Amino acid sequence: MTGRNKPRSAAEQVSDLTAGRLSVYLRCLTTLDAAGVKTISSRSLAERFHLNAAQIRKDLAYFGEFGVRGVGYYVADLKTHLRAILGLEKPVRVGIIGAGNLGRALADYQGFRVEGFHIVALFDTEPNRIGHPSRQGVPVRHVDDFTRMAAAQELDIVVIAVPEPAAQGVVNLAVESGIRAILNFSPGALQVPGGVKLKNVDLTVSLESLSFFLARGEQHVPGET
Amino acid sequence: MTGRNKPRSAAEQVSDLTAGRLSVYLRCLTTLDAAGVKTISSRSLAERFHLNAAQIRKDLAYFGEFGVRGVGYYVADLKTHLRAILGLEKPVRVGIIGAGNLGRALADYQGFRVEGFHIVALFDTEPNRIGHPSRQGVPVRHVDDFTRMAAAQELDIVVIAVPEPAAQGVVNLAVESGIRAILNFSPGALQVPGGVKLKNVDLTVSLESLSFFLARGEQHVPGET
DNA sequence: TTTTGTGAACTAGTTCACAGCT
DNA sequence: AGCTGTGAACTAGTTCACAAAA
Repeated sequence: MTGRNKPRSAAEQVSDLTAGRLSVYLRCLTTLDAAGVKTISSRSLAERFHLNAAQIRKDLAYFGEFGVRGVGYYVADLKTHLRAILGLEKPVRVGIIGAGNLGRALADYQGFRVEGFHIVALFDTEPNRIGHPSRQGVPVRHVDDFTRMAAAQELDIVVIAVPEPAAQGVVNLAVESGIRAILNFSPGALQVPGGVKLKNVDLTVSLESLSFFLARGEQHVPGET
Repeated sequence: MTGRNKPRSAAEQVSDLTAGRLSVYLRCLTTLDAAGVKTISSRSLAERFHLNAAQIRKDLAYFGEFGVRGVGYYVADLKTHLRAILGLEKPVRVGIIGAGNLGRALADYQGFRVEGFHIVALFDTEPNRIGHPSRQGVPVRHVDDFTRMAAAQELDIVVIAVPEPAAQGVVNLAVESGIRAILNFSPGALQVPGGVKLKNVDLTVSLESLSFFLARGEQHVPGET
């Protein structure tokens, strides 16, 4: 029932797409849990949240047998498993480098706190930014402190919110300090060594993709859903 | 040489992945252009920016024959073509709904302006937010103004930066006003009718994917690149 | 009966490799 | 000689469909 039959070794590759969906499933389960739902089948989970039932089962099956045939999944139970799989059992400590508009907005975003992310600090080199905490009280420290804290394993993930020209240098610093997971908001491709996970959120690419769609689809196709 | 041999009809599906890469190619070409590079082969473009040469050629071939055999691509020429393909020939007008921290940070982000995006206004319903422009001077209007401006086709893309519970309502409003491209920063899945393009930037999913990677890869595999 | 977990089939996306043009 | 444009081969990702379990 608790299903820990076939846990894959960490060496086996699970795709990024699957990882992202696990996070989505966790959010769905949290919603269901709050609504008092006790068990859910992959089919009804898929119907409620516009997912694919077979894909949900396959994604989960990478990590064990969490379901009960004829019943489905116990919501609270699966939620616990997903939190463990996603490494959310203890707080995940996040540092944000770049205390400009974007860095401060991210630091104050309350959505992160919910799932156990702890924004430890913002980091910058500008003297007039240091010491002026964000509206929600996240402190702004000098990047030198970042190096020390990262080296002392006090940070799990670093968010890059500095202007493009500074980004690669900051990433190098983070990597040298032992950081192994980076979320990058600055445009352009950054280089990281193997064993370090880099995820990019490129706002210009997102907007230009939308613009591309508008430019292509100008004439509306009538027979479309 | 200018290559307009095989322009695909707008009905033909070009994948989102390809669209994103076109944006990346444009950025690369802008860099090369600024550096005074006149022509570039797909091979050297790939080497410089860590891309795949065949993929570059294939992506471009969807839209025409822009290259010259034995030479490569003329940088300025290809840049012009890409800007046209991405719909960036005239300014793209963007409205941001939600004038909180994130909305204001996005409004003031200077990277957008470069490639021809014009942030027309922020929109909100909170009376004490309306009329107080962002640091960079983007005005904050009432959402009623949004409805009017969108209906009058004064906005091309809308960015959603409101709290989760308000998001679907705001999207519905945008869609009813004739908006056909939406960039959503609020968590959770939103519903849009066919013919409307929705792109999600889900920060929680991004962070949890990184956490997943850390949780899996704890024991470092030595024989890895 | 219901629903999982999973091999098989299918679909999408990437990379190779080369004919043909400059 | 050098490089594009593209069919063919390959790889990754998704969906189907069903045997086995509760």
